[in-house]
Amino acid sequence: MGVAIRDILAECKETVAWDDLSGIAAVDAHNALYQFLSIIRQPDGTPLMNGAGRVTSHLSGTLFRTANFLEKGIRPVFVFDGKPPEFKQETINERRLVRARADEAWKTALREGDMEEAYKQASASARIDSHTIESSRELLDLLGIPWIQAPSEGEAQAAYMVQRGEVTYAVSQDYDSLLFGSPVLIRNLTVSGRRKSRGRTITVNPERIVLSSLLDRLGITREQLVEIGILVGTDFNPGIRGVGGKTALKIVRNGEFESAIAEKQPDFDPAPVREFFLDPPVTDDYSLAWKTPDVEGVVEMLSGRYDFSEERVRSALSRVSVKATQKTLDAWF
DNA sequence: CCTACGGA
DNA sequence: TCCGTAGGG
Repeated sequence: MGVAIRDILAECKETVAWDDLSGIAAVDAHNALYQFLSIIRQPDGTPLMNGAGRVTSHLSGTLFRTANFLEKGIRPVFVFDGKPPEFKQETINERRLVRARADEAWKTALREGDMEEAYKQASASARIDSHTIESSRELLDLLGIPWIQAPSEGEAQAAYMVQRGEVTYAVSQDYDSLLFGSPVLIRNLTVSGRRKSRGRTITVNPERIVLSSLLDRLGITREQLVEIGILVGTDFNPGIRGVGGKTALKIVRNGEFESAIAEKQPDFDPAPVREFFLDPPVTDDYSLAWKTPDVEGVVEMLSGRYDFSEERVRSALSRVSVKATQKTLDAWF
């Protein structure tokens, strides 16, 4: 869920300093890995790969971002998606099609020597596969970072953990965790604070959205926020054509959600989607434990099998190790 | 995305 | 110390 709801959330976000972010972060793993795979590429769109042709972009991203988090007093837990609900299938199919088209367009752009277009299409063709997931989990294990298998949507599980107070905030670029009820969402949690946008490099700051403030500000309940999401469209339903954030806000404030759906999409029953956001499948079956990284294990994996520079890997790990050790000591005192 | 490095 | 750029695997 993207642009449409962003409009009405624009005034509900605050930029936040890294110093105010120490705590435990539930990272939307799918979202982070996808970002790494789309963006960490050469100018012609080729992702980073080892000599055997295995993609390594996500491993690079995970290693360095994790090192940065720990260095800044943030302990991450990565939350992986489980089985999607059946009403997500249409979105999944559509995305697969978009990626396949982008893959073709990437090849075409390469043939025509248009590198900017090649990079753009390559980004859009990025896809998470079993290697992405398995190698990321292996790296996290070696780094001593916990990860959780959500029964369904990772963002729902993350929201649940923040609600329970075990986690300080959810980290994602998507807004879904707010609909799932996460009390706090942090976006743009990147170190460089820079991002390429339409060819330009712009500065982005970490941004915090507090659910209760958002609801106060807009004068709505979480149920109504979910209704807004459904009206503008989510991963689980297409939304009503022509209804953006502002209109949706007006509709739910007037209590006209049901009638708007009945009028514009009579064949669509919003109840399962609403129920899914308000009471999603989550699990208590996990433990949060951060361990000292297995330095030699990480070097064996990344340098031995994925051709990372050992010097770079050890340098990143030295930052992690120090912090992890300090945390262990802190726990004792 | 990230690090590293050189110049202002 | 900040910024732009090259390169990572």
